[in-house]
Amino acid sequence: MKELSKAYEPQKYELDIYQTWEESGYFDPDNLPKAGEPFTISMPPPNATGTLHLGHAVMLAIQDLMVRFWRLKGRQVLWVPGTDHAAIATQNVVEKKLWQEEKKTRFDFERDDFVKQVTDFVENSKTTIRQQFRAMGASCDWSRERYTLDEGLSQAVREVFVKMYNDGLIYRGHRIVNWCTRCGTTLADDEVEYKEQKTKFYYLKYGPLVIGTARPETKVLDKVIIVHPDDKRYQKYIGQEFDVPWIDGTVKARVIADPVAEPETGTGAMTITPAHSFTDFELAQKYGLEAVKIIGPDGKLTEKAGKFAGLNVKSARQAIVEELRARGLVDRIDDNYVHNLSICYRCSTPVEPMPSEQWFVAVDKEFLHVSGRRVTLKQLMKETVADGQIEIIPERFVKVYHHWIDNLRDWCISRQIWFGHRIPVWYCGGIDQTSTLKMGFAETVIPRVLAGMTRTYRIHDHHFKIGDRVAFENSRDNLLFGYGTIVQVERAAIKNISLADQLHQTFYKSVDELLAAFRCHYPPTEVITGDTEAILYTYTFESIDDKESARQGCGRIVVSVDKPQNCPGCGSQKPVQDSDTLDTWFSSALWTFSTLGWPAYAKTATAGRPGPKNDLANYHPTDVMETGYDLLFFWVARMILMSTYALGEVPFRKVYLHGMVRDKQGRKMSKSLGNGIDPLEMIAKYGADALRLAMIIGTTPGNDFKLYEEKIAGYRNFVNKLWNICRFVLMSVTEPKLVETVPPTVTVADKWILSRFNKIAGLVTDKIETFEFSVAGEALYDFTWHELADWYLEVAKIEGGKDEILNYLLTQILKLWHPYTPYVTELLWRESFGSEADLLMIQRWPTDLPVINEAAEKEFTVIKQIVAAIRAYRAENKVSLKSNLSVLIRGFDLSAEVINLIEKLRTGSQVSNNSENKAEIVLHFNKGQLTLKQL
RNA sequence: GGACGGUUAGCUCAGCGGUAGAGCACUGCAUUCACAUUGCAGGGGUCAUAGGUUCAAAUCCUAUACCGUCCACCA
Repeated sequence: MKELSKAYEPQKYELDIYQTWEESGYFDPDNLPKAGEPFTISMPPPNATGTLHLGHAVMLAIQDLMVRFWRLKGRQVLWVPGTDHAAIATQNVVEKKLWQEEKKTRFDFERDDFVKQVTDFVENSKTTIRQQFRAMGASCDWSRERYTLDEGLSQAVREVFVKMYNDGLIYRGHRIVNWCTRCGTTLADDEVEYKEQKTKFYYLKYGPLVIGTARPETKVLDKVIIVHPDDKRYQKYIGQEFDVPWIDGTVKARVIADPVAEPETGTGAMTITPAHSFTDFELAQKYGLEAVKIIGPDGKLTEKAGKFAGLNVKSARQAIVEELRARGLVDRIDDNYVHNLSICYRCSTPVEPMPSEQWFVAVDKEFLHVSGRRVTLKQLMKETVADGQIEIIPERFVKVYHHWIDNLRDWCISRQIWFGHRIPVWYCGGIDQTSTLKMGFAETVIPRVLAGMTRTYRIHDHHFKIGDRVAFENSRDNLLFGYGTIVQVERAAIKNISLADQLHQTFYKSVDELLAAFRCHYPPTEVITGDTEAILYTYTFESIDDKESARQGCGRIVVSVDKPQNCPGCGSQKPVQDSDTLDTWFSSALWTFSTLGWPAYAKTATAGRPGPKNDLANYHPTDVMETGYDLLFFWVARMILMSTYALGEVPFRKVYLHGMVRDKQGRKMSKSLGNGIDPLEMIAKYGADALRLAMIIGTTPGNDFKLYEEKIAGYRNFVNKLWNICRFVLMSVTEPKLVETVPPTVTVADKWILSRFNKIAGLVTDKIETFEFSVAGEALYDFTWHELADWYLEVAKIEGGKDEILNYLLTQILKLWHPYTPYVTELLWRESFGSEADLLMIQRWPTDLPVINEAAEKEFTVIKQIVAAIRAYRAENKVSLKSNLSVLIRGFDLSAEVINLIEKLRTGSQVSNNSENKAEIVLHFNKGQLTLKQL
């Protein structure tokens, strides 16, 4: 006989159990015994910023449930963990920390040093996250852990980028983009959030018309008015030009008719600001208008704003409204205008639309797909879901998904932040001043250089070769004034220098004077005079007189997986990489296959062979993508895009979307509200199993759910119940043993419980397979507590001789619970069956199920009802158990054993069957229905 | 403006065509029997509102209200 402690204390065992699992090696599918078909889940990589929160806990609970279930079903299970570098989010966290601790911004550091700091920070959080994910009991394969900035994954990023570029799907364009002035970077359309805000709406006199705007500060240079072509009020102005007194003097304005102007909105007339509005930018393109940037990347007004230059948006608005008022141009102001303000999803700073040169992924452009068809990325994304290659659960998100794609615009993928994957694009030469070689020129020579005379001289030390990128520097004040690429190098003895060269004729009267000039420009050691052996090098270069256009060098750009040695256009050996990084979702979009060895093993991976090098063939497409519905667009859609594009296969077969965790008031958990529940605290208090149950039972896919401590405590009670069921079994049987075959039955109760077990096991299996985890869990919970514990164990105390059945039920029930509550079940398994039995996590899911016995079920139901009726009679009539009660049952034929059972099931009764003695209560049966009769 | 989800016992939620369900909370009883992180019994709901379909509606349809979310717009 074995005795467990009275209550389960999770804290005492969890770490040890996890360690046992991990050391067993079974998280790695290559080590699983008799492995069957693969089953794969790519774990959504948490941001490498912080700590475990309830969102992670939910995903881990659900995914671990599936993973453990399928492992018990004999599948070759791979669950790949990892972390996401989360570009902006992570950089922001580090920036915030640097500011708080040292009052420094990233611009106080060299780029590499700053990135190093972020990298160190990330290493730290990764360690934390690993431990926390273990605490949840996640049975993922840590030997295959990945990080989006790993070399392999970065290679995947570059590979896909280059492929897309070559397919014409990635392009660099000057377009209006969302700009966060705080983060100093662009944002994708879906990285912009909206917040309703009450603001002032200004009606301004603009020539003979009145226009409405919420943003007067952008209107400084507006000179085109749009009205609806059918708007009667403005018919007479269409096509006309006016001199309009405006913010900064008088502007020449004209009126254009276009149906975008809605007569009902505002005054029906609007001026357009091409540089700071998406719709206006489109209009400007349509009518060939210039887009002048009024607001700069720093959020301040540019020099184009005249006297308002340098003001930030807020003060500029005030100043400009003041100016308008002074000029008598304010018609009226509406104070109650509700404006939908766009803000950055990472830092909540208002987002400014502004034109900028960025990299985009074209979603509407046709290309030749690996399938041989000409398609667009949008079509690929849509068709895989429409034709059922990918199933989304719950189904209603299919519509949301399609609607999103229909509205999708080209995806802006470049970011002006430092932490992330550098865009694999190199420019000829380069603008990077630190890596550009300098050449000094006497001030007097500069005009000649700029005029296109492209020769200069340097003595003795041969610093430059063909293709070198050189910066022209004024040797007097050391200012750079231009760039050039050396295209020819000639070597000559110094004595051969003559003034025949036109350049020298102009500026120097003799060789001595020329040498004297050199002495001024270079350190003395570089100029050797009076020695006929001295060598002078003559360089010829292409001059580019403007710093900005110098950026493109000879004009060639190289898009390549590896850093190019030199420029294919001019041979420049100083290719300079684009300073931008990629949108973090670009790399996470590759997650399902970049983590499995693409592209390194894409060609050699072989299905059926073990080892990480074959993962791509064995485990892709993955089976299920389980994540929150908030990531449907950001991530799920983009994974579908990238996988179908790059591999020509779906990234996963099914998408299961869970809801968001909220507090008891239905609010989002947030740090500022202080309503967050710390999962680790809950684990410490109630155990990981209880937390897992609280997040799975009572929740439905795609719907938000509320989590609070009492709920977790409730499931802690259940886990303890399970513990005590096992404790009871171990105390009652002579020898605990693993029973896999259906045991023989003796009594009605035996037949009933095994029949019920069969049904529940079948239901649990079906429901887990169809992603109804809550339904399965609830049914199992009800069976375990209210049938097995409340009834069968009570019967067992009376009837006895049930070792085989109790051992069977224990063996099987632990398996059924394992996906939900891995810790307690694994521990009970070990406690019950000893160390000679292998781990519960790799047992076989119950397959040898007892027969369903409807008759026994019906009969036992009657027993339950009789017992309940007697107990109810006692409770209602306040008849204590101490006083005996006689019961007459009519209409049902009860055996002597059954009557004995009823009497002993805490009814304290003497039961008679079909007799006519002095019963205090009569239970009457009619067609199986029970009615209670009191005499 | 469009779409989606919710509205069921005091609270949190299942159920989605066939006599209202669970957990928690509440009330009464039990006092150590595997478990008080317990057991037994009980109270409590015209399933948001109004119409309709049906032999039968929480469940299907059509409106409405309120709560929430997403998308679009935003002069």
